[in-house]
Amino acid sequence: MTSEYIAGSVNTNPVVVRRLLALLREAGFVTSQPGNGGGWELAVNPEKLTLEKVRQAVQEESPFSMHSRQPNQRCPVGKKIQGVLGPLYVRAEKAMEGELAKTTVQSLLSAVQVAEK
Amino acid sequence: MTSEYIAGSVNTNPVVVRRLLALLREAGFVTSQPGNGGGWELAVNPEKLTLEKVRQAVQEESPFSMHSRQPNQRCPVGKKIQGVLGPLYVRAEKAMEGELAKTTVQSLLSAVQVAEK
DNA sequence: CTTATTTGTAATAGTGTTGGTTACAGATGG
DNA sequence: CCATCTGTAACCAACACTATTACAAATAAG
Repeated sequence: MTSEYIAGSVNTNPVVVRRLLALLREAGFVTSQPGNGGGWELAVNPEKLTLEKVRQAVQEESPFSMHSRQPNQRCPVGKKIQGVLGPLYVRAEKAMEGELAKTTVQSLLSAVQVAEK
Repeated sequence: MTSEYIAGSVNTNPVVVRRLLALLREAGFVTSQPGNGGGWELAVNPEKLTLEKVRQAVQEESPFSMHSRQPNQRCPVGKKIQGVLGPLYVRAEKAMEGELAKTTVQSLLSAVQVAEK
């Protein structure tokens, strides 16, 4: 499909679509073909492509992040809080990722098709 | 503690602290006292206060959200995708929340104190 | 009563991120 | 050679978030 076609479906601009798909291409999930008759194509088995993989490809930063400003190191809490929070963030993140890893692009497609009937 | 004291620890402006604490106060987790000798105080048992409760009080919007622009309803996928994605988002969110609910403010405090030794 | 202290809140400015848009070079097939 | 696509840079608008200033209102202490 072309980026313009997809943009029409998602209701946005073709360039926005290309930018996003470029990330998925870097991850090896889709391929693109310039020129006449070109466009974008899925490059992997949709049953193997989980939403977690897609998420990782599209947004590299983790959902949780530390404060932008360094806490005061002279405060007994500020001094240690990041070391305590870090592992917790990792666990919460993993829990979310585990759930997203359960769903594949294929299962999404099937769900859409069922809903369509 | 006063908002100015806390701001010194978190390395930010007192007003920022007050705005955040005001959300926690609305949730009933802390109380505030204006005037001389006033400040902020924890109002609940720190063993009962989970980070998930805090998260809910501080940021009401869910981590996942639908596209800002409505997908094209004439597209067979666009027409149904939100109904398919919705429940999935709920599951991923619940998984994350479940993890955050396992940690209490008290356990954070203990962890900080242990790390301090 | 006066003064110092502290919250409550509005107003404003700066900053960064995101999405949208335009523009155009380069690739490709007919 | 032309129509069609991608690739990408450049730019703007919208939005959110943080920080900051300013000041009214509450409160305790003297």
